[in-house]
Amino acid sequence: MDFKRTDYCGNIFSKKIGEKVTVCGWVQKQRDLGKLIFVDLRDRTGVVQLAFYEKNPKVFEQAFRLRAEFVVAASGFVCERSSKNPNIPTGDIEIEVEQLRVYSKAQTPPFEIVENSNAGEELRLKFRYLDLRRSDLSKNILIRHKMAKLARDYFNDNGFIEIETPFLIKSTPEGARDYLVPSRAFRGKFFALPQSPQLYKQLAMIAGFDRYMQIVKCFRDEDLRADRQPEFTQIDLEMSFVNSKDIMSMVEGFIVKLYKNIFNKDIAKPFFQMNYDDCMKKFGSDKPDLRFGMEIIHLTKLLKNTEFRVFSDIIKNKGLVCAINAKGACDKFSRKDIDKLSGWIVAHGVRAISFTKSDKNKNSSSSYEKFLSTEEVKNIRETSSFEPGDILFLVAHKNELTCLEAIGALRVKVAQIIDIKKSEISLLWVTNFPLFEYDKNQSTLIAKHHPFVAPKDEDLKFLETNPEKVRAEAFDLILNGNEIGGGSIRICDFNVQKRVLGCLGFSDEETKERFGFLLDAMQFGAPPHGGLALGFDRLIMILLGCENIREVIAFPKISTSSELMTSSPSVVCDDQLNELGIKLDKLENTN
RNA sequence: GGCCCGGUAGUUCAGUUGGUUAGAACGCUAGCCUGUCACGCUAGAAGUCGACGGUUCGAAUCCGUUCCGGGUCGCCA
Repeated sequence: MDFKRTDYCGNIFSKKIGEKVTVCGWVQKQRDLGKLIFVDLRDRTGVVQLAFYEKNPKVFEQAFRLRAEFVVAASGFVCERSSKNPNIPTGDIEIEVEQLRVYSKAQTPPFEIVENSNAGEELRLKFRYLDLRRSDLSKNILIRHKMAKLARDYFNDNGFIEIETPFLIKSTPEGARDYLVPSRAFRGKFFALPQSPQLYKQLAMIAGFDRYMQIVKCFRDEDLRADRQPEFTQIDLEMSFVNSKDIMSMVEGFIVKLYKNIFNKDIAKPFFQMNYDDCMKKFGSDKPDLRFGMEIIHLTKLLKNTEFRVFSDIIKNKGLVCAINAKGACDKFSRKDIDKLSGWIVAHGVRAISFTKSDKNKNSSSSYEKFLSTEEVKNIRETSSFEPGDILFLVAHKNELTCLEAIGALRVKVAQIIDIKKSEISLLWVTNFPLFEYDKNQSTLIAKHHPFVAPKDEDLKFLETNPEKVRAEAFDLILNGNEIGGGSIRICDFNVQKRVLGCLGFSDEETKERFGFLLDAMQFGAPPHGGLALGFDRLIMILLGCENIREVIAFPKISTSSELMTSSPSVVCDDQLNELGIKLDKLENTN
């Protein structure tokens, strides 16, 4: 008896009628009609119907005992169905089973293994291996594989070499929190897991590999979001003897290839570009979603002489008054909805939202117009093209950036609420980022991207005198309002690198301690180089229209950074800790 | 760390103003059924109402604490 598989379930079509096949898989469903039993058999390619008749009593008896998720192999002849099922690709045929082998029985699963499962996600995550049997999820993982393959092929074709970089590396505590790994050999010392292979790929350039790529896990010990996991995968690139344009063009080629191969969709190159300042001014975001308009309307100048204290105080403090006009959406926002939005925006640092709405019969109401002069009201309405049916939202704050970011967030929120008609794809490069920004306490400068990003040549002269003015040779790739990649030209001049690290407040000693190896390397002949990293999980998620990044990761973490299936992280035994020289404080939570 | 939402059979949910024995559907078990594919029919089993405490004659329901899950702000060079 030979049960060597000849075909996958989903690949048996009418041209195989009359052939003997062997399929292997999981029982999707057993339908017992008395003297005839049907079994849907599933593998990763799909489902095929097995038919069992009483004339073969031994096999019929086996089929009678089959239950969902049993693992079996079945051999038999492919037959045309007397009644076809147009809903599945293999619906024209069935396999009349002659021999059946049950490899393994299965308990009734805690939720039904079906498409569009309505089982709760917590349960599905606990039994992730069962959830992954569902095609909704497995098809994402299969596409993910296809995209990884495309990436390797594309970059290989363009002369890139895949180089593995270490996971146990030196901790350089900046930016995100590191995951730490204690060293047994050096008690009291720690490795960190990489937040990105940044320094190694730069060293690979200095080593002369010229073009590097890696599909690589990265780790950041920060809280999760719907589009963020603590361990995630980057498509990481670095190139020598190139400028920003070369890197962007290379990445555009990859994205175009992805759309072509996955969706058979043609995307135009080069992608649209917008500089950081314009992004902030027009959309209040460094990752604007350009699938819809609703540009920010700047009202500060119009109101510079206003007597309305709420606005005048802000304007005197060099703040901003901005608006967005939700055209024709007047009816979508009741007074209660607006109050709710107003409460929501507090989290973005702004006290409240002001509004003017006017229905189609020109009955208008406003939270602020009564405090303004007739002239000011008229000017605001004209500047914002306000018409009956519209609703205008105003946000004001004494801090320019806070105001812009708040109204930028409001713009996206309003678009969600009114379900604004969106074009399908918005790809753009955001360029000319500032090299530095102040941290939230306004006390020290920190690198907007990372400390190895090259300043624009023409701005080098401001490095010590007016560092905020220095723009970076850096660029982010934005897809539908999501950052999917960030890249830059790196500093390859030892002195410039030292100056930048100086701006960031590193003493010579600290610089040597933390990045000495990189600075040393720069003095042994560093080629001009730069690169980019694409957030692979997020890219797949957006391409496939998933709501949550967990849907494109086989074994994801939940929002507490733990994993439900294996219950990690977990406590470790005292011997392990002793060996590492680690003593724990009193545990508050030993779950 | 803050805020918001959720937790009732295996699953998804309903459960009125606090009031008799907590329901439905799917799934499961058993029986019948030769063309089903959301098979059909009949019968049946199945509950620590997340946990603990309180109010009450009486709590799934009200209050407090806590655990678990989701979202979000902070955070994410």
